[in-house]
Amino acid sequence: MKTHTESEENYIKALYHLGGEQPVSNGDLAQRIGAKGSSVTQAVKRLGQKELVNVVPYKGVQLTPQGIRLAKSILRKHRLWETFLVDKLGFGWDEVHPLAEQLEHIESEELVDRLFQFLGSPKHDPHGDPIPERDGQMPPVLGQPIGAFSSGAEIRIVRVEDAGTEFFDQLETMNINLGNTYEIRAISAFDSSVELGSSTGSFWLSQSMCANIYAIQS
Amino acid sequence: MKTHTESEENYIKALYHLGGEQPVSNGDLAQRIGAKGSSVTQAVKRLGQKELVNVVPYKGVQLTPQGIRLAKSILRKHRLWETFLVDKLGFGWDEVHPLAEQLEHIESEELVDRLFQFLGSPKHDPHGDPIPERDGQMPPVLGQPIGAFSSGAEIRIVRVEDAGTEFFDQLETMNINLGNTYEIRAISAFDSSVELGSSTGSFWLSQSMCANIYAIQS
DNA sequence: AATAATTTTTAGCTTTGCCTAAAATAAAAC
DNA sequence: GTTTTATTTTAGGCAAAGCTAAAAATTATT
Repeated sequence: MKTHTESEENYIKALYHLGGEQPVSNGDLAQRIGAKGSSVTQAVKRLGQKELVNVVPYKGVQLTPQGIRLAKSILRKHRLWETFLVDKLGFGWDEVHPLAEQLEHIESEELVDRLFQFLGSPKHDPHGDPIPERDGQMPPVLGQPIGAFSSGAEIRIVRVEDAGTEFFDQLETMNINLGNTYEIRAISAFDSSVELGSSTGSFWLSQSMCANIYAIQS
Repeated sequence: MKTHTESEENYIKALYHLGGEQPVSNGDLAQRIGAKGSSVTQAVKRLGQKELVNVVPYKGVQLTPQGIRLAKSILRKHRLWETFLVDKLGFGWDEVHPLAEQLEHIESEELVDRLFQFLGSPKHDPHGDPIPERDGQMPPVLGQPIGAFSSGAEIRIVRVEDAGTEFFDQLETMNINLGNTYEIRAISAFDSSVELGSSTGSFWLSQSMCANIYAIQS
């Protein structure tokens, strides 16, 4: 069981986020990590020696199967910890990300397994994002953006994009939560905003809010 | 809010463990940390510049009040996480230490406070060791070694020393747990071992076991 | 296709934190 | 009160990870 530095794990995570199994450019990676290109060149060289990525100079970096496995295990930990922080400790959606970024580096298979059980074997995290399973399988990515439904549809919120604190604040203010159900009352031909209705009344959601909120027909 | 490296925190912890507020020798510290003396010399120099310790070359290193505050906050985190691992995730006594050593470096006041609440504001960890409070106050260190009681006394186990895996295994085998109550039936004049009795029968405990198990009169 | 602009890599420097080997100091022994 | 032993510090190296500035390769423009 090889052990990796925090920095290494951050690169792997960034690589997975940006390209999945596809190659990623030095520049994009540098931007995501928040380091200079030269540092990234070095870093990926180290990762290459550990067989976690394939590097083609001047062309791009790509995760190996081993790298992908690692990426998923980090993501699994990240999302399980987020679930813990929200469900058990009562943190808000917007607060948990930086904490989970620290917790995801704790290494212990046993801990992850027990945490998973303790949380009730969740398939999705508090934002509705799928939590990779032990073996790397991914539960389905749920829902479509609210804008994709047509008038009259009955929908249930199942996922929200991580679109920054302001977005989460707005959700909070409007009292929009995962699991909430609404009816699509109207869709503006002018600005694509949507009118959602529930038993307690109705309200309009801007197009950019809608784009970051995912739902399924219910 | 200054932030410290993991290594720094480990030195602070070791210093507090070895000497409390008293000075500690380079050698002892090196042994505890598991590094060479030369590395320790450097490390404490760095800590000195951050005002966490006072260094007198060739004489020893001593925590400053600031250093003590930090040490206690790390210990608080360590013991809260141990409590979490045992009480909530069902880990055994002997398994939690290395995990807590990772978790204790997570930095977030808020997380610590919420964890504390979630665990029911515990005063002692699963081994019975006092958990420092937010403000640095220490709850009482409980109990006396079992060998200190006299025959006939009714006692309750309140704390066990961290004396290694084999010790914890032995406790497990003998089904000895915090909170258990016994009567001291006899004390051997030959080897100082002790006979403990309960409703389910009685058994003998070696002197070295007794020395690591703490109890109060009940 | 040749030059300009962008991206990536190389080269060399910094800090943290560890190491070994040698020098300096303190403590113990005679 | 020297001398021997043990401890601590200095000096010099190494790897991880970041940086800046300059060189090289790629891509875009004319």
